[in-house]
Amino acid sequence: MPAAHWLVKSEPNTYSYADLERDGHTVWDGVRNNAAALHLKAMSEGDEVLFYHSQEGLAVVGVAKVVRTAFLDPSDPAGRFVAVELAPVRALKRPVALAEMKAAPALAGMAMLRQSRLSVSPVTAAEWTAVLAMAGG
DNA sequence: GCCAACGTTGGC
DNA sequence: GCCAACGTTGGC
Repeated sequence: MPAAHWLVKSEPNTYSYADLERDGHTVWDGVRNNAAALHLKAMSEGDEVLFYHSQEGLAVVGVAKVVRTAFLDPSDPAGRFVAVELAPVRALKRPVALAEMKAAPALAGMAMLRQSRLSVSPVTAAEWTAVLAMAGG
């Protein structure tokens, strides 16, 4: 199965891409939304993930990868939701701003644009290529 | 099982 | 700070 691609959001105040680079890897927990949880469960080891800064920055700033597939979220006492583990791959040469993404015809159907509150969303191969091209390769 | 009220996310 | 989107909760 070819690797799939995803996008995760994080408020840089809480956990930024620089934090991920500093830590080397992190447990991506705290997701409490069923749609987002389904996407977490669908992730495979080695899948690559766009790392987006919400609230502040409003841009995709880096690429991460899945290093551990879904397991019970240790921060969820009810045991209903899952977490994965992510590691940094590389910071983008140039962040890709939300405004640019909205303006790009290639990204018109992108899940994160269509449903802005979704914290974990799928990215198609074409969208992935387009975002990285906008980031300067 | 419906739906109004409420809470949260996230862009502006 | 405001508001739209949308998920969840709880009364009926």
